[in-house]
Amino acid sequence: MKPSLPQGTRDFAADTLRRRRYIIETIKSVFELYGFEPLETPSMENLETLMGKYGDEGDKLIFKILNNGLDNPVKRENALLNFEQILAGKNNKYITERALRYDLTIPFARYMAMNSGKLTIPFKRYQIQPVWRADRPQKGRYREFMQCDADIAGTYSLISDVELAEIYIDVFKRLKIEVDVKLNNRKILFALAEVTGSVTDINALTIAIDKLDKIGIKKVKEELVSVGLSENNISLIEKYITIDGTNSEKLEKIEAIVGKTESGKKGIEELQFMLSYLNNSLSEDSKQTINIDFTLARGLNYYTGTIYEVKAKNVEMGSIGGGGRYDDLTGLFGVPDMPGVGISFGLDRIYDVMEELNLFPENINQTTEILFFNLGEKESKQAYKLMQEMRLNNISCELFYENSKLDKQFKYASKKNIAYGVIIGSKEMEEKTCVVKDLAKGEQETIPENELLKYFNKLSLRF
RNA sequence: GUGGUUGUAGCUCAGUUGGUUAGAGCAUCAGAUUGUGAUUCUGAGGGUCGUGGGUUCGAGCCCCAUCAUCCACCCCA
Repeated sequence: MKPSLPQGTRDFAADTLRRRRYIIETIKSVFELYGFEPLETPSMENLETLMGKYGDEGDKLIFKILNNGLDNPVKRENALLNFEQILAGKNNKYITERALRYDLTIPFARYMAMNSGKLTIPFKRYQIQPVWRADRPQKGRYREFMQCDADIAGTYSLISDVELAEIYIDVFKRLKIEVDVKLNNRKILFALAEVTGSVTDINALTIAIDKLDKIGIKKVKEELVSVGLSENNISLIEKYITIDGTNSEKLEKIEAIVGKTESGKKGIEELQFMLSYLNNSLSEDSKQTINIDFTLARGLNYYTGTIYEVKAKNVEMGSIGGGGRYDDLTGLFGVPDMPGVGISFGLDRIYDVMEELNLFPENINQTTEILFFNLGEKESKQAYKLMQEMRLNNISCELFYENSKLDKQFKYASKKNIAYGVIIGSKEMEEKTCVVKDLAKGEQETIPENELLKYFNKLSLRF
């Protein structure tokens, strides 16, 4: 058979992997700086844990796992019967009862619900693991991709919302990616739905609004008409989505539209709170990256307060991060009163952005430091002994396995980006010396073999 | 789920209105080169042209199907 990969999945070779790890390490170190603890959950969850949490579209994109043992002849009749339900678009636990995780937030909520008694509240966890979605792949979209989440559960304090915004700024500053961190509050969107009398179909409203920068105001209005909104309400919505100015100007202007409703008032207060903290602590530069955007909606229907979305500047790419506050996440699992707020980094898209903008540091592909050349049986034995001495002292090195022509060994070294070559031939064996060659400069010197370690220790001080 | 793009050597791609034995560059291997490389020169290997059907005297090229790919929409990281 011809080997191939499932659609939307990838192998990662050394170069790619080192770069991915660089991003992950950066994110991880910032998470830990803010006091988050690591968590990992299984790749698969019970299907019923996931179903209904991501909306109708989301449910369709969950990868389901076929039950084992369906070929058992005793169960044949039953399996055939139950399969009818699958064909009708319904889930059936006799056919499939497990699924690959779709995101990290719901597994986290499940974990919280199962362990709420044992955990120190507020509980701050981070989780960096792959997730799977049965989407059609395209630019910046994969079927298996890595999410890096940080959530704070068990507090209504908006300081936690502020911290998460800071984490976004902090991480992307370290990665040298220029970004736009968009903020909004679901309560303001609820208020708009209330004021315009579209409470029953808040989803249609937010979806239409969310498309503004993509399809333009005219098309958005057309969509609103088709949803059945009146002329008056549409012009109100138009006023809403065209609000501009600085962040504080935007908050003033929104007051006139939704300020009279309870929900609107609360949403504005919350955003004001966050801005006051952020304006107090952020540098002038960083303040520019925070942008209130009332058209930001976000699809996941469990968000209730703050919502975040991060987009990279100077590059065509979907959002590279998103999140929000959910005031009742574990309620679905029988544990009430557990508020939380979380963010997610999309590693794969961050990688694509950095690749496109050439933002990876040069020295990221560090590898073996020394290659010991193989010049024969006796010589390689001596080289091997010296090499082990280097390895005991944490110097990364390799011995070329075959006694091949020197140019082949040199080529191997340059391909692997190895900094130094150590050459021990019959002459050196006799003299108890070795030749150390700086492969980048092409310069070499002969030193006594018992001083080799000292030589490299001295060199490593330069790095 | 809907629409489109592309599929030829390990990689990047040429291939004329359908016509002899399907090409190039890079990479690989061997030699010139004996213990000092990334230059040069010479040579070699490597392809059922994504797969399966069809039209034709004849198909890499035309038709149908299918798979894969990338992109857009939907939705999303």
